[in-house]
Amino acid sequence: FVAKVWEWKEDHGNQIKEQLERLGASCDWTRARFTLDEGLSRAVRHVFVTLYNEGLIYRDLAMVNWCPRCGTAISDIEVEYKDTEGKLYLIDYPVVGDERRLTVATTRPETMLGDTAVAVHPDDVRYQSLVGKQVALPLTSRTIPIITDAILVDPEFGTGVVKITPAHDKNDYEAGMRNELPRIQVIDEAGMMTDAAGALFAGLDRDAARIAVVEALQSQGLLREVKAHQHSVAYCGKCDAVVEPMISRQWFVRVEALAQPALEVVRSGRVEVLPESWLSTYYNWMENIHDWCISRQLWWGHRIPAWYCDCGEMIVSEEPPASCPSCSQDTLRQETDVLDTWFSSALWPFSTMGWPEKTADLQAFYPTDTLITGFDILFFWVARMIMMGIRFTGVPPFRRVFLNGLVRDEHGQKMSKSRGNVIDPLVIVDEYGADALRFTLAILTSGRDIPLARSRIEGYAAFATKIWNATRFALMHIEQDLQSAKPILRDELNAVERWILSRLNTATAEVNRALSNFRFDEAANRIYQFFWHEFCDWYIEMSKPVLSGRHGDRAAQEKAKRVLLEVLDRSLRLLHPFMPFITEELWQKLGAREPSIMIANYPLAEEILEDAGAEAVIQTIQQIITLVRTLRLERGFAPKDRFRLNLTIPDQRDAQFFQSNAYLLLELARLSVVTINESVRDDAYRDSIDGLEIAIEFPEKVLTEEQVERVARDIEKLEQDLAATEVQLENEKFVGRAPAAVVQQVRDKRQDLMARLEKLRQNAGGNAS
RNA sequence: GCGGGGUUAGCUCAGCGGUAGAGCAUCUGCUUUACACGCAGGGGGUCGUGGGUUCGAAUCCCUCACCCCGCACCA
Repeated sequence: FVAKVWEWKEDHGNQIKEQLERLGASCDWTRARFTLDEGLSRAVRHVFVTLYNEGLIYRDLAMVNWCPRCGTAISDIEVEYKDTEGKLYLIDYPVVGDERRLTVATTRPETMLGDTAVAVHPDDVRYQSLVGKQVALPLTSRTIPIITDAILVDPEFGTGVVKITPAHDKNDYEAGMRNELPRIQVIDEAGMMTDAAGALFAGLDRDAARIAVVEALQSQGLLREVKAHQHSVAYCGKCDAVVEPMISRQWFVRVEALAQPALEVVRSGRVEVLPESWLSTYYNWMENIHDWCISRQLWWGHRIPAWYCDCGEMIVSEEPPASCPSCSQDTLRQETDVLDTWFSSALWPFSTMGWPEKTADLQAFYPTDTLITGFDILFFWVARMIMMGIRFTGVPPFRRVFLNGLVRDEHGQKMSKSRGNVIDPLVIVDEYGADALRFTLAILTSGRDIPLARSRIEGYAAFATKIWNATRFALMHIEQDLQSAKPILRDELNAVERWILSRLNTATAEVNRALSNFRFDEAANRIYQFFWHEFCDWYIEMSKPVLSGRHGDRAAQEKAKRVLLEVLDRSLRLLHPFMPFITEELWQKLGAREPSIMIANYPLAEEILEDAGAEAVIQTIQQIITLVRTLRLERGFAPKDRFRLNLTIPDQRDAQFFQSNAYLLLELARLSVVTINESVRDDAYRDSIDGLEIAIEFPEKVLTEEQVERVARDIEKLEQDLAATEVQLENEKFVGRAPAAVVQQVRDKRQDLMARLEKLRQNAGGNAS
């Protein structure tokens, strides 16, 4: 059996490794470790024995969560509680030597066979005369006492009478201890009724027993009522069977002493937990922590290093003892229980480094910087690593924990085979590429859920194609490669070039900031936005006239190539962590300076690249281009139709600038001619952008009603905006209390609105004649 | 019951005190020689409810409603 499990482990371990490799995880695979490797097993034994000797591990009889399907005890956090529609059975227990009957309520009638008392609240006047008497336990020959218990019984609930089954319920177990009640086990480890349940029921499984008990009670007229009842039922986290509370001898860790320092390092910030919203969850759990049941009745795992002797002696030791220290007998039996898998996982940060030896690896790699994992194993793994790390090395195993969300389907539903909404990463990699998947995951990690939608992956696969094509375009023009590229002298650059470098610089700063804040979504979004909508949509188009030689001289062309190369180089490096494969490929095509983009420097913002002036002026040009494009489409003109555009610019220097950059307007807005400060036809379309008067001479064309309405609507909208700004500026409180910059902003806005309105009104009434 | 998160465009989500954003979807036009996995342009939101703070609130505070996730309880 164990050999088969090893086979399974090989299969699945390899699958996981393949998934990681194909996603481009750049790990040192020679250091791959498994918790059952010998080195780690030694660490496990060492920790176990140490904690045992300190009294932090103990073996005792206790009420544990038992999974009858798995045949093992499980820990509290492996139990999943689900609200379940069940039934509440009201059963009459006849009082001995009395006409009366006590009615108890239960959701698990089969457990009544193991009742050893019924309890009422000590202050409950209804039952005071009965306390101390006995009831005849139906379906059995036993009589059990009527006792009082203030902790167990809520007189308000049900009939105020509680049946006590100390062997099969956690609260009843405790009540049984308080009142020194006997415990009768009526359900065994397999979920079958024991002989103690009586001849009628012994051998039935617990579900069949429930039906049989209810029928038997009914036939004796003792079943008073059955009502629908919603309550939470405990299920096994692994196999989904209903968990059976069971008294059993198990091994436990006394966690409280370990939890205190683990709380302290987080409270003091020595270990940072991100996002911060998880802090209170962590505190809440650690402050209310219960002993951890670590023994499992399974075949697979670290076998507990304890040996038993027939004489009753137990030896806990890292290595098998030769003989019993008490009676010298050498026929010792090792504990057959194995450890909870999370026990060895808790030691991972140092057990993988050769601990307890003080190895060089331990020195170099412990503690580590950041742990990134899913929030679902915060308690299972993260908290326990912190506890064990502090206890055994003196320092927490990492300085920061980043908890990422869990991948769901596109509607936020948990992926499951039965829902049929599982997305296999390898299938996605085959279909869309690892880069697209990684980018999508990065951009979606903003919250607790990662709603992975195919449409989303498709979109970012298109982005990868876009990057490919943009680089292809660059390579058509670039002869020089990255290795021999001359540095760019900023003074030689034109406005468009200074603009794109400034925009890239802003993006670079924002990406770096987002990454240091663990906002992978913001970082990915920012690169996407820059690369596609600024670099491709605008810069490449604006550089085409120069690159193709239609505008400017050879020197200008060379410069444009160098800028193109520079922007691509930086963009690819910025993108590399998100899309490692395509960026490596393209970077090499550009003539890499390093053997791999992986080891190239990650771009940092440089103040010298900032250029607010270039950004402002290019933005104005973009607005003019967009205006022309919009009007062209709305007025029903074809892309090939060309118009004359005139700009009225009072400032001499500005006029010169727009004159020399008129080619941008000409090409991108597809104009026939751009003039500055010349007269235009009376029927030209008028507007105003950033203080520039704009006039476009469309060919004579009768405007449709719709187009006339459009002009009217634009004017109406502007009038509303203007009215709103005026109200604001007339408000003395606003002008008095708002920051000066904000007030100025509104004043500028009013100015701009007034200028536009004046121009647009000239268009009103149609310009067809 | 305790704790946390959420409610923003058709869908999935950013934004968290100064004029509502993205991807996808949708509509219109386009063989503009990098890309139709594209280009250009557009439409679409009283930012869950009610109140408060503020010159100003999707953004801060309170109320309520609904949803999700932990934990505890459930005779």
